[in-house]
Amino acid sequence: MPELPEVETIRRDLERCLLGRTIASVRVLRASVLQCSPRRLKRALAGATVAGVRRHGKVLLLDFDTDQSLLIHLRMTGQLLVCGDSAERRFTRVIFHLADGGRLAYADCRALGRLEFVRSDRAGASNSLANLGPDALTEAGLDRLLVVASRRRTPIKCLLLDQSVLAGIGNIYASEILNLARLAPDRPANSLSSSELSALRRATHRVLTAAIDARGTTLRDFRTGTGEPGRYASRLRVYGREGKRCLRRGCRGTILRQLQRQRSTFWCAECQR
DNA sequence: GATAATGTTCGATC
DNA sequence: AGATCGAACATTAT
Repeated sequence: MPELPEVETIRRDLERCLLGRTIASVRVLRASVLQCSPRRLKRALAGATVAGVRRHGKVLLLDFDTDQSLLIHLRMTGQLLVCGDSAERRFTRVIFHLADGGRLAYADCRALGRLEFVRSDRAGASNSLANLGPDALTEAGLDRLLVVASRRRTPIKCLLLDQSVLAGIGNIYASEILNLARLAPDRPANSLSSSELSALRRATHRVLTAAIDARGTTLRDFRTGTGEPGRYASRLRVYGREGKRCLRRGCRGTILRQLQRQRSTFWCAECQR
């Protein structure tokens, strides 16, 4: 579920709630979400203090004072929740007990998410990060989007989802960005004019920052690091609105759903060309 | 019971 | 070499 705005929302919550706090013990309820053995995780984290919380694309990095970092990818249904000692949740897979009370819980209904240990100074070299392009919120990311788009004829929607081009955009925001930029999702990336490319650049930045301001999109599963839903769902212009009226002022179009690479794309054929 | 779901990865095939 | 596609992973809600 989580794309860049959701992961950034969680990052901010964890930074605020966990920085400087120490992990007392770790309980693993589902070892398959770990890339290392449960015992290595427990040994490495017992007594470790959180020294920083970073994000690259959809990947979260918890830095500890031990020169090790925990790399977390939430995939489809992962959640990270800072909570008190009570309230057991149904899909909790890993619990990090904090030395001063309370805990950080990793919950994941489908258990597709992954937690992985990396050395902090080599975080960028870990295989989970090495294949990622620059973060979609950075100038370098937006620059790279335009450069790669001009060279490839893959549909522009598919390019936006390609994490090796730029990291962070997922299926919801790809549709939203193309709607704001007024571009049809099946347009070959290298067919975009320079004015269309700058519209794409502006739309990417605007959609992501607006979604972060609203603390992410909750359709079903997403919760912030403190357990609240995000508020951006009510501002979605196309995603999940198949058959409904286009919201663009003066546009009489109807929102369509179309499959691209086995994933739904929502768009308005009237105002997106 | 079939279908779809905010994601990535692997292997096969151009 | 690079691009592209389908299947796989695991589980729930409709």
